[in-house]
This record gives sequence, structure tokens and C-alpha cells, in this order.
Amino acid sequence: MIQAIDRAAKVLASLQGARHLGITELSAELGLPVSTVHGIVKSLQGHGLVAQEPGGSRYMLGPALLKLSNVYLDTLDVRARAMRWTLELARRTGLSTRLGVQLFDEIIIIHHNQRPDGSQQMPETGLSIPAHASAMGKVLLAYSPEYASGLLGRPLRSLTGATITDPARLAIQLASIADYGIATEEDEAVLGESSVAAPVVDTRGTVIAAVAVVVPSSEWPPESSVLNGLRETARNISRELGASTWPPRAPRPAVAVHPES
Amino acid sequence: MIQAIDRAAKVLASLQGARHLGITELSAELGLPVSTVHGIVKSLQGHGLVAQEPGGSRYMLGPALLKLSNVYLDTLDVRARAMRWTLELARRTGLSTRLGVQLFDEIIIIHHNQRPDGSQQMPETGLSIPAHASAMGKVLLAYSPEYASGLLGRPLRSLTGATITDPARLAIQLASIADYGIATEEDEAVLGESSVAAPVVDTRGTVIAAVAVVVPSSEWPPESSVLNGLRETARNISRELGASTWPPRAPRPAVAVHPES
DNA sequence: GAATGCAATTCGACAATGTCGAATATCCTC
DNA sequence: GAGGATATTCGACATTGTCGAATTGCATTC
Repeated sequence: MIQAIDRAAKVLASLQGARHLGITELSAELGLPVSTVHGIVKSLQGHGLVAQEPGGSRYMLGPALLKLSNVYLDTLDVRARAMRWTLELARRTGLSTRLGVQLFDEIIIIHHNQRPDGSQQMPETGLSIPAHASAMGKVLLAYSPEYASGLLGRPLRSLTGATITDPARLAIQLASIADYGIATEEDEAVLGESSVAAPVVDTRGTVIAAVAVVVPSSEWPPESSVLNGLRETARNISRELGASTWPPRAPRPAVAVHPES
Repeated sequence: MIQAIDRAAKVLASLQGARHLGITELSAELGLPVSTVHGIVKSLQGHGLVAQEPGGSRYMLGPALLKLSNVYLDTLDVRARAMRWTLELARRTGLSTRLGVQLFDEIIIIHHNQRPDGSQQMPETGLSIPAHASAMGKVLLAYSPEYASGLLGRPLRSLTGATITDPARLAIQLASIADYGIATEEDEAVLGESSVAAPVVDTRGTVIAAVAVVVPSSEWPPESSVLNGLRETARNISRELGASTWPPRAPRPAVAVHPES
């Protein structure tokens, strides 16, 4: 990991958290001398990755990120192929659907279809949800034991009263998810919102994304037509990506719970 | 400009252009040894700014950019305040509206309201348009002579047959834009699409963004109600940002045309 | 199924490069 | 108008990134 780039990325992360920061504040947050931070920030600014707050001398994230992220979305093969299927799923279930990928301990929503009831809804593309509090996250964790065991080691943040923060309990869930190919989450990220998710696999059988249907908790549990639709959607997307089997084979014996002697 | 960060940013820019690149391809494009590029890419990957193409060993932009860009949009004060006004403008004119900021030689669309006719339209937030081929770009150039003179020095890329690539002709347009506070563009970026734009100013009287209405070229020129609505919208947003006067004062004597002796 | 070629990755020595502290400039507050 | 706080500039030092060569890994061919 080259130092200057690592530090630059940390500057971006800090600005992501705090929105607006002065050089001094940044240097305090990163534990670096002000002049060092200044150099880093100016370099990022030179590429539009960071910008000066209009008027003030504080800094914020820059417009180049928007352009990069737009290209990122365009390059994602899964997304392009999944879009028509998730749209259809939203139509058929009357619910909003999501497609997400993993970014460290979080799930980033890379595509979102609104509920087709015509009501005003916030676009969710780009939002991130802690993996352990998300149905999509559970799917991805269930199929990649290395990540899962890493995550279960750290303390799990609670988002609502229903968030599962006990590693053992989560591990049990993950184990059964790998068997059924479906994960659920009830009020664990947002109160009143629950969701069901299924894995999307590529040619090599690797789980690279997850599809989800968001169900109002008042309508929980979802009808079996929703589950079937979700399964079918995940299978269709996976097939289009070149996957030969779905659901994917469960990974090695699952995580923890019964540690092998 | 610190070298490693500069190079890292150039890696991102290359991936932005080419979507998928191997280390060797990148190193050729940047004129750097492969091992150097490899180190940079791995550092970026460590922060999710770059990702491996699933399966292959080539690289693409990473999901962290999506999260950063989402926060970027949220931190933009102009955007938050402008949204309701541009929505109303779209309703009243029946046309799609845009809000854009400058990123070097381009305009990045930071908010887009679709035409309210209910037809299926592509979301445009995040798209970039060369400044000289965009009405919003002309507005921003007209009010910042330094940028304008810089841009006029370089060769101007042609996007359609109607794109203005002659610096002198563009300079004349810019001069009159600063007088009227309105810029236009006819088929210069996309055939069949023309637009009108007006400046958004902040407390200090600086032009920090532009609002635009997109008019199908078949309906060109727009009715005066559209122009008035646009002006009013720009004034309302600016007022909300704390601007005392609108349109903003024209900048120094305008660019080139009659160079001072 | 072995062999060939290409591309990604690892390694270590060198010196170019980024880092840091102090000095200066600039902005805002009182 | 003065004081404090913050951003910015500068130059010397040694840490750090850079580079070329060697290694590993993958895919394709024969």
C-alpha cells in the first residue's frame, strides 16, 4: 500500500464522513501535520476529487467523483443485465427492488427500482447499508466465508432495535441462508422496512451481487409469490451472466457455529 | 502536486475512459513501468476505488466511488436548494431541466428533472458535457474570464455539425451572454436537443452553477414564457443562496474580441 | 498433457520524492 | 485596527515510492 495514496484515500473518507473540513480539522482527524495534509488535499483538488467550499477555505468532496461514479455504474455488467429483470420484479410484486454489491463491511445499492404505485420515493442508488443489517449483505456474507468470519470478529453496529449484533446469532442465519439461497431481514436496518434477498452468480459460480425486494414490515412475511419471483429474477440474471447452476453451491461447511476440531 | 497522488488520479481517469484495463495496458497509457502502476492500482483497490473485473485480472473503477459521489451530491448546498425550483420550472414549461457545475473543461449535471410528460427518459445526473458545447457551460465561461481564455486557447472538440469550434465566434457569444444573463445552444451537443441556461450566484456574487431548460430543436426558439421562467428560477435559487442581485454583474470587460491595447 | 508466451505480481537497492517543522501570509473576530 | 486562528509556502532530511529484473500464474497452442 503506497503511503501517499493511502493517505489521500483517507482524506476522501474523512470528507465523506464530515462533509466539510478545514485543513486543520483534517490533520487532527488523520493525525498528520497540517502541511502534509495540505499537500494531499491540493493534489486531490487538482484533479477535481476535492473542492473548496464556495467562499470559505474549507474543503469538500469534488465533482470528479460524480463523473467517475457514473462511469463505474456504466461499466458494471451485472447492473446492465439485471435492470430489466428487477424492473419486472418490481412490477409483478408491486414492491421496490434493489441490486447491491459488497464494499468492505457494507452493501452499496447499485440499482434501485421504485415501487410502481406512483408515490414519491427517494432514489436509493448509491446508498450503503452495513452488511450485517441487510438481506443482501447476509446473502453475500453467506457465500464468502472469509469476509463473514472477518466481519463477525468486529463489533456489529446496531441501527434499529432489531439489528442483529450477536455474532453467533448471525452465524446461524448465514449457515441456513447458504442452504436455501434466500436471506431475510426484518426491521434490522430501517424501522418499518424489511427485505428478502437472493444471490446473483457469474460464469464461474461466484456470488457477485444480490437482488432484494423491500417489503413493508406491516406486510411481513411476504407471500410466496414474492419469494418465487425473487428466486426467478436472481436465476434469470445469473443465467444471463453465464452461470450454469442456480442457486449457487453452498461454500465450505459454513462459518464458526461448529468449529472443526 | 504530489506525484503518487497525481498518478493515482491519472489511473482513475484512464479507467474512466477505457472501462476495463490490465496493468500492462495502463502502464502503456501512462508511460510508467508496470510495477509502479501495479503498486498504485493495488493501493486504490485497497480502498475500493478500483476493483478487479470479476474473473479476469483486469481492473475497473470501484464501488467506493459510488458512495463518495452520493455524499458529494448530498453536500452540495446549491443542489439541495435548487431542486424544488427546477422541479417547478420543469412542471411549468413541460420541459426537462438541469443544474450543472464546472469541472475543468466540462459541465457536470448535478441534478436533472425529467420532462413531466411521463415518457421514459434517461436520468442525466452525472453526465458531463464539454463546456463550449453547452448552454450551462457558456454561462459559466462568460462569468469567469480566466477559465474562458484558457479554454479558448485549446482546440475545441466538435460533437455535432453545429458545435462551435471557432474560438473567436465563441468569444463573441460569451461577451453577449454576460450582458443578458442568458446563454443558448442549438444542437451543439446533441442533435435534436437545444438548451437555454442562466447563472446561479451565491452570497458573494460568484457564479457557482447554471440552470438550464432543454428544448427539443423542433420547438426552437422557446417561447418567452420559458425564458422568463428560467430567469425567475435562477433568481429564486440565487436569492435562496443569499445573493443580493441578479443577474450577476458582468465580469471584467469580457474576453478577447477587443483586446485592450 | 506438456510447452510456450504473455501478463500480473513480488522483491530489493537506490535516490528521487514526499514529509515535516518553522516561517509567512491570509482570513476572520473582537 | 489588533489579535488569534487557519491556510499556505519553503527547504532540508531521510523516509518512501520507484524501477528493473526475477518469479509466479494463467491461458492458449501444439
